[in-house]
Amino acid sequence: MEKAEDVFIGFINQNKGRMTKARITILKEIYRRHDHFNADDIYLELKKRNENISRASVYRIIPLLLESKLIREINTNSGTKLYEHILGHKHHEHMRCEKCGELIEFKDDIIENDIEKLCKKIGFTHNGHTILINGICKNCRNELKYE
Amino acid sequence: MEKAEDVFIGFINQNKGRMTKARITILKEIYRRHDHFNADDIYLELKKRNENISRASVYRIIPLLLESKLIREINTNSGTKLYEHILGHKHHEHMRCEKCGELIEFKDDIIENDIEKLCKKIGFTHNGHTILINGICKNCRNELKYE
DNA sequence: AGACTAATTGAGAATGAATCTCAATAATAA
DNA sequence: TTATTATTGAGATTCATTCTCAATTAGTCT
Repeated sequence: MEKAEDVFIGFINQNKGRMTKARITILKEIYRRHDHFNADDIYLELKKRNENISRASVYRIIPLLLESKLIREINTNSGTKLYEHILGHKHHEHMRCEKCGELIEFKDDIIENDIEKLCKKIGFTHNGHTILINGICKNCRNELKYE
Repeated sequence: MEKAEDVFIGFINQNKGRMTKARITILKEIYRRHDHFNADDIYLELKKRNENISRASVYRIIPLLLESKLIREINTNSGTKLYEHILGHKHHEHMRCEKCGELIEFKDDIIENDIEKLCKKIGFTHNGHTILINGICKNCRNELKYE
């Protein structure tokens, strides 16, 4: 978390911005939790704790955190944009079970490598990627068998 | 296109649905074009051609086409959901240039294989996936050099 | 062909996420 | 401490998508 704050302060300074209560509070909340969240999750949680941060600020600050690579967006095709924080977590991708809706994290170095290779080959500067695999998770598949 | 209609008719029949003007018209429009479209693109194009199809119908019929695997959704994190038709196109994924915004199609059998293998290994029934690689395309990268 | 009935449609209202506006506030520089 | 200017909060606004419901129409049964 220390590190995340430093990164953010560096980013803000570089862009001649100001470090405000809203920015620190939101960053801290995002690094306090270890789930997949959307903007409103953050707003509501801070509201519950009587931090006075407006919804607009949450929506304004999330793009800053994306740009400074402190969070990333997960492509889920769901109604709202989902994010997760990056520092302290190994890079991973997601599978979504079409039955129970769960987002399962997975990591596969082979795929990661292949993507890097491909980008190099075709001259595309790689800044990140998201993979979403859709299907049925092991649990749900087993349940289906006995229905 | 013949094929797409047959698939759709099969799907509709299986689900005890009815083949209507709206459904055929939308399917035809989607297979007439070979781009990445959103719901409103289809609605507006049909409106321009004086086909009387409501926006609601477009939004209702797209999920049917997804379910029957005649179209698929592309994860782009853009404001609207983007789709492309499937039949007659090889399976591919997308890169998006963060500078010019272009969606570049690519195909990589190695990655596809890796994903299949991974799913098998962990017992996840694979029903499809989307990959989005973000970065800077070759053209934009070259331009940047001389700015 | 005509009648039945249930799925589907069109029009517009409703929803909900995300963005915008603008006066008030607060962080930095002087 | 004051001045300057970025940022915020509150609520209005936008825009994609979904919902509602009466009217229509496809498929079925005589």
